Amino acid sequence: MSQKYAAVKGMNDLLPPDIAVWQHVERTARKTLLRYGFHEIRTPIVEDTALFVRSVGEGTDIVGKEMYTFDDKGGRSITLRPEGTASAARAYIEHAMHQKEAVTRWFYMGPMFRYERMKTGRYRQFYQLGVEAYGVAEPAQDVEVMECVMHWLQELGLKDVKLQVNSLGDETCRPAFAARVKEYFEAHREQLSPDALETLSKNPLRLFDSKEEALKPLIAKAPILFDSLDDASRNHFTEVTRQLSMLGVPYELNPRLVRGLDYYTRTVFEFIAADPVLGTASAVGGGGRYDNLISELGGPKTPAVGFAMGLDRLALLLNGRSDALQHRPDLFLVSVDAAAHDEVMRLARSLRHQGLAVEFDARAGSVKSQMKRADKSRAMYALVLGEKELAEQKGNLKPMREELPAREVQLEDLARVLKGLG
RNA sequence: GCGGUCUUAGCUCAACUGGCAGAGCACCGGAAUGUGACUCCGGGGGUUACCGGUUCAAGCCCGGUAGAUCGCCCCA
Repeated sequence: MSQKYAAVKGMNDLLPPDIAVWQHVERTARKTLLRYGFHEIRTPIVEDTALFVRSVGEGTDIVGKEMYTFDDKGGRSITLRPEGTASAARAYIEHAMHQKEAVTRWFYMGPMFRYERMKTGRYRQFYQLGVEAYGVAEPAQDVEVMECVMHWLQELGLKDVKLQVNSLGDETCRPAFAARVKEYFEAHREQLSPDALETLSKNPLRLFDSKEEALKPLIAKAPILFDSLDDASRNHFTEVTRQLSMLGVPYELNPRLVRGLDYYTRTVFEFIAADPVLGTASAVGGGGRYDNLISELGGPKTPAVGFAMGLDRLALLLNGRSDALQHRPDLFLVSVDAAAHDEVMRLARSLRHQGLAVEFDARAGSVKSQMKRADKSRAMYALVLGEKELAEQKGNLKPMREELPAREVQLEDLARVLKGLG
């Protein structure tokens, strides 16, 4: 099974019938997000490397070791986007959106790239759908964004996804808390693995995220961020949770929830699915508020909140439902001879123009082989055309999906009958 | 970046301690000649991931490479 060419490691082809689940996820997202007044944007897949370094953060793993970076022929360093928020923020600033409207609500979907070791639900080219809401500092915006995701997940029939929320505070209270956390873990250095020590020196809050069993008791006794929030951040967070409750959106407080990107302020949240098909990749999405990102990238001071969902992981969760989502042609036409095949082509063209999904086998061949093809196509009905049918202009419409008797129809009535039958 | 397991037909997998590489599914064709899916018969498909080594003989043993998969780090 030696192949001359294969897809690049960590990057996968998506083929039928699996693609049906993806289309379902995307279709449902577009429909739901539009109801909330979010509008789709498409940005380039590459950006200046500096944009990601600046926004995602110098000390993060993404920037430190996971970016696909290369020089183009003009000597510019460009990078395949590892996430979507930086590109959207750049577009927001570049197009001076703040001068055009007070509030901007965008969503995007598409491939992202990170050079990582693969495992279930994690690929080097993966797909995210993200939402960004700019211009609103009020907690209601955080809440609307979270509620919107829960709504979308519900439309997809994913009931077992939990929303976890936390507040990271902001630039006035977080540094002091980070220092307390560092101090706490420093005092227990001897219990830390080399990996953990590394994290401690780079970004102590991220220790909360560790999956090392040995660390768990230590994490459990660590200082709680909520106790260190200043009044503004505490009030913001309290209001976020009050409004979530008020709307009946189920959520859990997770005081250990931190996120891997540097730009988050105050509210952060994650969507967690317990389904074993995800392995240890239990987070299907996450997001938060990033009130400083736009100004850090050179734009005006603009509050913002957003999230990104991992579409690969949603697709994994929905794989069991692939069958019901497959396309079914309304009709498969079968010809007995050359004259009938001409009529099949004419009839197919006519019915397709009337909005019906109609297929036939361009190779013709035996009636039997065409019928097999009809079965494979998953068509609802098959119709065989031969000398008799052409002469009488009528034929037997045969149900393929269930055991029912065929029904005689005039060829000119086909479209009406098929639409009536559903 | 670190560690474990694995790689045989398009897919899922067989092949006793090294001894002629197989099955099911799928695909194609046929079974009174114009009706699928069920049944029966037949057919095409493989340098056993790749490179090298040991041996009279390697799918099987040894080394390397690539890929897949699981855990850690980290993340969607």
